[in-house]
Amino acid sequence: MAVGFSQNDLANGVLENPQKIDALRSTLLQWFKSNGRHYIPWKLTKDGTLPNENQYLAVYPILVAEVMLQQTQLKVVLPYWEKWMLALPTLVDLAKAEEDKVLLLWQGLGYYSRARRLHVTSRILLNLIGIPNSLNPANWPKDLESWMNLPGIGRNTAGSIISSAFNLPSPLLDGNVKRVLTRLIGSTKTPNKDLARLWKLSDLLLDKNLPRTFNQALMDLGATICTKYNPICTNCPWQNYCSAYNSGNPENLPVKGQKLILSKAVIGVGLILNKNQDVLIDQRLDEGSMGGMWEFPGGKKEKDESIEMTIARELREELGVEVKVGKKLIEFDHSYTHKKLHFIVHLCELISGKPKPLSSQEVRWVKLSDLQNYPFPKANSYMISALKEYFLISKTKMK
DNA sequence: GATGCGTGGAC
DNA sequence: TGTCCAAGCAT
Repeated sequence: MAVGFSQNDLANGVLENPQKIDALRSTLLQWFKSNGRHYIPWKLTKDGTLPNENQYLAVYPILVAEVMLQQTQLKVVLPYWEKWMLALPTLVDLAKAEEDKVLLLWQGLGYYSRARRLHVTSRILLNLIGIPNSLNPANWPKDLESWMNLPGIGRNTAGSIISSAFNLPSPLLDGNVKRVLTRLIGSTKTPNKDLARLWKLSDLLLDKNLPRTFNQALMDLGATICTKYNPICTNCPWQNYCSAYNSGNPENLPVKGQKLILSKAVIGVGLILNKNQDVLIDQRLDEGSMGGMWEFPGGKKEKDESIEMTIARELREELGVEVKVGKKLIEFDHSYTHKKLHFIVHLCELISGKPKPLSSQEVRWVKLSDLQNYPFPKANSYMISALKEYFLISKTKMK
């Protein structure tokens, strides 16, 4: 008797067989009791216990966590979330916070537009709920539509929030669930080209009586058993039902999407220092990559240009100043999702002109000891370290 | 519907 | 030193 599912099962209606659905639910929930990740702080009550079916959980901590978790692993998020909740413990605190403070708390997490959208979302929600009511989960919106209309909240995040906070029956489709379901049905389509079917399957399987627990169990299964590499099928509650396992090579699924090609460029950066040893920084435009973050001015090297020429030209174009390009401070590679950049960073001296934000929001002279109060993307943090190191050494030499 | 968006973990 | 991808969303 075949107990597994084939990739045509869903289309053929086999998965709608209530007995098979029940078997999948009960084996997963049973597994979850003793093997789930029961340590996730925003999934617990104030007493640190698992919530029962009738309990709401605090919404704001879940909202923050779910946005941080977009394209980011749980273990990376945990320390950021802890720090965030100490600095901005309530919705009101976030709504009232300065953007620099928000971005500083996000610094290092990447995809910085998430932080700015979450900030906007907090203000919309506060308007909706009102300050006296913002601490009571009962007063928050509970339907998928309302959540999805908020900036930075898509279907998955909205479903996660309302199933986690209110135990409402809304399915999920994150990276873990995509991998688990793709293997379960043995789909040979790359998950992101099969979203409609996977959403349907996630909804079909969801235990409507225990949505919070079921969704968490499904994600935990993906994160701890049905991993990308070396899945531990012998411990999997769905082993006997899994098409990928029955095929003998579960690791072969899901199939990869199109390989993405990184473009390469050399970036010249100028660290302009004045007589007080303040350094010039500028704030990136809100729209576009890493919007609202601060940086050191610079730009892409053209073909027939020396790096000194690049830096002088970029600083002329971006700040309207003439500089003398001095010694090289540091040089390094840094990769982004879609491009690989080689940064070459020189110290510079201002010759003429007053720096103006011609292609940024604002320019500012900052003491080295104050740089920590400005949110910088990762690449700039290497430059800051090198700069501080440099002045530490030159101070030592002067003694 | 394809593409752009940061950083770090795992292999 | 590279590749792939992670609790995705917006455009």
